Amino acid sequence: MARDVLAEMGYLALGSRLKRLAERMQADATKAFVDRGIPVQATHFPLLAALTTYGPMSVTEAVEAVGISQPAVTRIHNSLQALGLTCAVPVKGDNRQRQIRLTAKGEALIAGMKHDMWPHVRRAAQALCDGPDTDILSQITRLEDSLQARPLHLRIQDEIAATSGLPPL
Amino acid sequence: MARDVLAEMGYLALGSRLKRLAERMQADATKAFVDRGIPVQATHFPLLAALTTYGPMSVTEAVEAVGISQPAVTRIHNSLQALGLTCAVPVKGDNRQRQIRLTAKGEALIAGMKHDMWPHVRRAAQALCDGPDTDILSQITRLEDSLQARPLHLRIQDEIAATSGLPPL
DNA sequence: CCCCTAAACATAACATGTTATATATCAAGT
DNA sequence: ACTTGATATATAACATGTTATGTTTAGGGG
Repeated sequence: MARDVLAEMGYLALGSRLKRLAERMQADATKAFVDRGIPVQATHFPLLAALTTYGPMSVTEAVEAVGISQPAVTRIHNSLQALGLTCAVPVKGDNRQRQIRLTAKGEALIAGMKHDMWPHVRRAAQALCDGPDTDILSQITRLEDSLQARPLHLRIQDEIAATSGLPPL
Repeated sequence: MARDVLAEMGYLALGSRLKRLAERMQADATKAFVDRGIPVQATHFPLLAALTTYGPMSVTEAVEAVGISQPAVTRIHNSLQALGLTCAVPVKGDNRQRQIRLTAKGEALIAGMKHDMWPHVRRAAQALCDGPDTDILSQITRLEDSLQARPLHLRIQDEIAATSGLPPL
């Protein structure tokens, strides 16, 4: 970036900058998954994480756990369903609700990612955030600079390469 | 939030959390502008800021300054044009380029915002970020908690109320 | 001067979020 | 049992980002 307006505006552009940073990180993370043949978008991750952590849940519960709108949850679930990773089962005693749950295939995929990917992603993100700064704008600047120097998905690859054979985090 | 998966996943969900936080801040900021009758979306801000800071520029230059895709710049410019805030003028010597520039109305709007809004927004954002934490996850958590307690647009109102009559930042 | 490649911008197609609204079911009161 | 209001989910309409591609203009060899 020759000159970067958002950086120059300081706190005034904090939201815009956070958004730009977040989109970049998610795009990079998706690359890392694609590279390893995992058919999951960054956007799918929050719902999958919720299902893994909390077990099966209704759409409304998922909305609360994930913090996005109900139509977004429905759509993400539809995508996951199309991939065969989740399914919806009726709730006994209330025909309005549908419980979202992982399929066996979904469970297996998550189990694999939990072992082969997540520790590396976590470490890469943590290392990316490592630094001396305390001011959040400085931290954002440092994150952006670091990503410029080496995108997140390559950092994830590095982690995978560095720790193969070692126990996960 | 009763339980929040993204928070519980720590660094693993850093991108998702940053995105959620950024979207919230931008939505709140837009509310603050709407409240004061300013017809500018949060999404328009980066281009307007670039035009104000750097002066008229071509689409390509705007892409570099703002850090979003070229079609996005074109679309934002179209919106601003429809509002009468910007216009496109041919570039002498190169008919491929179109220079984006603020209209008189656009200049006036920005001048007003620079005086009446930006200092307050900046102060609200800065205060929002104020805190003891050094770890970026802690900072995000604190930002989310603070926004939960009082959304950004109300904080901006507070700043406006608190400093009316005082010199801008 | 013509042709070819590259550049600048516009447009198309798609992804994915939001709010608003429709539909189906429950639950409660009469 | 029947209305009525609330709840759970689905769908529609829209916003706004992206990548891929089309169109026009520049500019540099043959």
